Amino acid sequence: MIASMTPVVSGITLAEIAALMGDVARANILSSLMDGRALTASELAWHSGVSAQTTSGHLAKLSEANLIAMTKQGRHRYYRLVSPEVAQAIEAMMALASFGPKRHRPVGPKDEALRKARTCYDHLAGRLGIAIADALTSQDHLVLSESAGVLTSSGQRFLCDFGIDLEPENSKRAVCKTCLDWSERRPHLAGRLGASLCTRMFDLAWVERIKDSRALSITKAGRSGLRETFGIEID
Amino acid sequence: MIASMTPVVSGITLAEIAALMGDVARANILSSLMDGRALTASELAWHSGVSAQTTSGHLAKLSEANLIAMTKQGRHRYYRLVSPEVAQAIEAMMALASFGPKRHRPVGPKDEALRKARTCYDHLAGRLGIAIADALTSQDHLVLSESAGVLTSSGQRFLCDFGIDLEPENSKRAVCKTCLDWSERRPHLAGRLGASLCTRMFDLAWVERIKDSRALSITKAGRSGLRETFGIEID
DNA sequence: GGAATGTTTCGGCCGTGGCCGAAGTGTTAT
DNA sequence: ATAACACTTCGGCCACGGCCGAAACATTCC
Repeated sequence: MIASMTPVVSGITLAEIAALMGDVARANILSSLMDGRALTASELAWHSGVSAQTTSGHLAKLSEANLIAMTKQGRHRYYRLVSPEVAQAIEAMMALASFGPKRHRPVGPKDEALRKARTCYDHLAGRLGIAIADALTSQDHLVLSESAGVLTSSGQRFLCDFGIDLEPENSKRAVCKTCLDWSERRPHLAGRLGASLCTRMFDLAWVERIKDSRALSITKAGRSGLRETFGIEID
Repeated sequence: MIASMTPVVSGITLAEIAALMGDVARANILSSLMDGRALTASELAWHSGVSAQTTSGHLAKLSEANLIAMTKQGRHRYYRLVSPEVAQAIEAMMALASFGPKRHRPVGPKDEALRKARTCYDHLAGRLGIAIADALTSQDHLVLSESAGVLTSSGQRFLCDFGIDLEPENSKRAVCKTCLDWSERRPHLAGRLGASLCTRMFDLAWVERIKDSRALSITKAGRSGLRETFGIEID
């Protein structure tokens, strides 16, 4: 058995990235950025659970590895996830984490809010996200094959009526990606479509953020709008 | 600014999983299992680059977290990834890793072989995997929307002719998922479809494993078969 | 200007966790 | 039976990396 020479090259950098996410403070930072918003260093320090100095160090490492990006604004520095791909990788890890060994994690009321409706980077997730994806597919507006989707022409009209225009944007970003829902364990809508739906619901004030959380609350207007437009009811 | 009480709960277990992948030895272990085969503890020790005792410890941790599974066979113990989801999460991390800061990683000839054709858990990846996905879509056998796909009826016939039967299997596994190709940075075919294509190509001896690697070499028969059946040519 | 706030850098402490040698368990071979 | 092999457990060493206090740097406010 030959024993010299390093065997796998690609494993090394995999380990570097994973190790970066593998620290509790850094994982908290990344989790709190999962809703796509940009947060200041001190807000992140609060979320991470360690001091500002320590957080600063973590942020430097995450930036160095190109997982997060920073914009200066006055005396604040805003950090955000660098791309949807990063969010997707994190969500994929969370999906693995929630299974794990059989020991049940205690679930609090805060957790329940997250399961009901939340943002995942820039789109909707939780029961709300799933319900919307289901509604679009069952009305033949979308063909959704377990892990991705294609808009039908009726779907394009439907979205247009709903106030979403997917055409103009010249971005390279895909129209319809899917993302495995961490709590429901089924795919919800991501990509430009997912992001537009999310934005539109905020614009219509159908949903609003719950303070200091990725969780969303569905407003009275949202409840009736969702029923009338999508025919769905979130418990 | 309130400073007590632990903020994010979900981050904790995320960190645990990530930390597990964040050790070089363990990352090497996982990488070497990425082709879907089951390897013995000593083979994994060799791949991981550390002693057998240490490897044993790592394997215990990975098992505990339900990332890998073990089957006893005589005096050997075979370890394998526990599910395609695990493989997908790892591949997602690799995709992030390959970007990173601008410093180019030196690419050897071994790397080139991986880029050309390799297995990703139980399906094909690299230029070969991408070419097949492209061929199927451009011949209207598949609607592939950037991150997932649906087989058309002509696609079903095509696959049937090619010797693949997707019906009988009663597994819950999705027919057509996609997986972001680490080297090509575009989606290739996974799911039952991806797995069947891969198996069939091995059966036809169109591809064969390159020793001690996830890389595949394309045989003479494979070269002509791919040209005639799929109309593709891998450089 | 000086004070207040936001953020990073430096230095040193300390614990977690990876590592190996040695020894123990289980299986196959002769 | 004895030996060889495959793998795991135990014990102790050691270093990497996370943590904070103190201090420096940056920006805004008055």
